Amino acid sequence: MESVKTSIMRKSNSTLTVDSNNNCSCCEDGRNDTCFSKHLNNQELQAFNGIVKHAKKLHRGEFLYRAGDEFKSIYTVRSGSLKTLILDEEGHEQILGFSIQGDVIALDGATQNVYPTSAQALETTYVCDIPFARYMELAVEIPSLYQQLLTQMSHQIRYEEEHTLMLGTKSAEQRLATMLINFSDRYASRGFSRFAFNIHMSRRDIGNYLSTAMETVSRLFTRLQSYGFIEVHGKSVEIKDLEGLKKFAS
Amino acid sequence: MESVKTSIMRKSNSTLTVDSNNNCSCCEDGRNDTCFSKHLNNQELQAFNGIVKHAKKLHRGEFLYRAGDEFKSIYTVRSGSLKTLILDEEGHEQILGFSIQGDVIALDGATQNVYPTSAQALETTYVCDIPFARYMELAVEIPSLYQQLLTQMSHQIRYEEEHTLMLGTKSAEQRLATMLINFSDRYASRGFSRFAFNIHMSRRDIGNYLSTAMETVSRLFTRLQSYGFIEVHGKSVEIKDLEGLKKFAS
DNA sequence: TATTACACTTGATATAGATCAATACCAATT
DNA sequence: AATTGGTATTGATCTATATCAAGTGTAATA
Repeated sequence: MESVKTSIMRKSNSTLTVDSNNNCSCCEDGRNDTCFSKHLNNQELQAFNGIVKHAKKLHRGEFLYRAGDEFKSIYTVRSGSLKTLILDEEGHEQILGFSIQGDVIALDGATQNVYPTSAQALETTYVCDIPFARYMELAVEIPSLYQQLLTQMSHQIRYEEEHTLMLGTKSAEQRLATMLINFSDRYASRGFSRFAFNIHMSRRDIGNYLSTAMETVSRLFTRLQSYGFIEVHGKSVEIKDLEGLKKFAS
Repeated sequence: MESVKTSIMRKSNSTLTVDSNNNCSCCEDGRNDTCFSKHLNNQELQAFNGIVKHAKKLHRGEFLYRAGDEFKSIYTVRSGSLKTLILDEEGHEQILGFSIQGDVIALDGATQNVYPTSAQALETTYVCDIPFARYMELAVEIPSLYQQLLTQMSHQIRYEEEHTLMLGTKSAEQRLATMLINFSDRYASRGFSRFAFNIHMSRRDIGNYLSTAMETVSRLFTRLQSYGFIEVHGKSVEIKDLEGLKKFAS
């Protein structure tokens, strides 16, 4: 069976161009309404793009930041994916989320001196680096940047709440189904296929994220497949019956 | 055995005075460094207090807001306690947190039209009502209000992350222990006893919050007591061995 | 002070999902 | 093509916690 890798990549991701306004290609095509530059006029956009370090590259496994590092920047994902994670006192890892193109990360560090959590690339990944102190300086002149930040932060709170809801109210197989539906929605909202995508995290990572054993994740994939909702081959996932999957997840 | 109710109440709670600056009594005594008014000068404080509706009263069981209501205000708790909760598609409740004096709630609704979650009083409770639109207008003139809001929101994100960490990495008895330690810390930081307090939520609520059955919560209280960490009688909790409890929780 | 209505506790049993163990797969390297 | 090392799958068994089922407080109301 063939990989769906190519079908989930848009041209803009691989080229990572910066246009005449110094605008990220991931933000210019109008698909991504989460990007910070979305609600700025041309002049403001110039100023904003002036402080952003575009296209910082990470290799698979590389950390963008680690808990305890000095907090300097927030980031938007241009392409690729990362996991965000937190460690407990004993060093046990808890994965908090998976970030893909358009997602903003490191907001939990804002107003603190150090990052409280870590972010690690799941594949070759490009991010925009937004130095926070300079962003806040600029926000004094461009109040919509404050607004944008507040919006991002309340979205982050909403995300965490939904995650808690999922962990607290759903069975393991419903949680996996829910995760797949979320992925599907998020890929779709960024212009990728809603029905076929590759997941770049391991079964162990998925299990950690869903509070389930790795072996259970494996079994649940098989089960969702046997129900006819999905087709899985390693990292490649195809959704065959989205409506059925949604019904099953709730 | 006698209730510890009186010992956890400070005078300022029951009187709910407003001083010459129109400042909440819960914020004026310097104990509560989370309150919005903390970093304002006198003039700014006047303006801020001008928009706040102080001392809105709620009875036990009463909702401060419900998911779906038009988003108008954020709130700080002056005295008493509330639970914040979210409902899933089927109407199953998931409790997201318990709020006590000094806590800010409804931040997840900021930048949205409606509250995404609900807040319900666990006992007679007083809150300050901060109309959000007016707060944002004022923030244009007093940028530290933006700062304050960002701080509150990143704290909220941190809180959710820690909750996820707890749910994902700890056993049920460790989760209960962790919750009690958190309560202890939070009461202490607000000038109440670290070692004796009343919890106003039901066993069912605790179970829901910790992702455990009500019956299990009951058994776990008994078990923590048999270990010598705590003493429980209904709603009253006394911590007999905080260090032991902390060790056990991790 | 009885009565009622819940909230809580305790016990017995069931089960979803964890853990342990073996095997299979897959991609990189020799 | 064979070897290696990680990753995933599958099976067998175990266990923490849920569920079901009585009872027992306990706090409000008549």
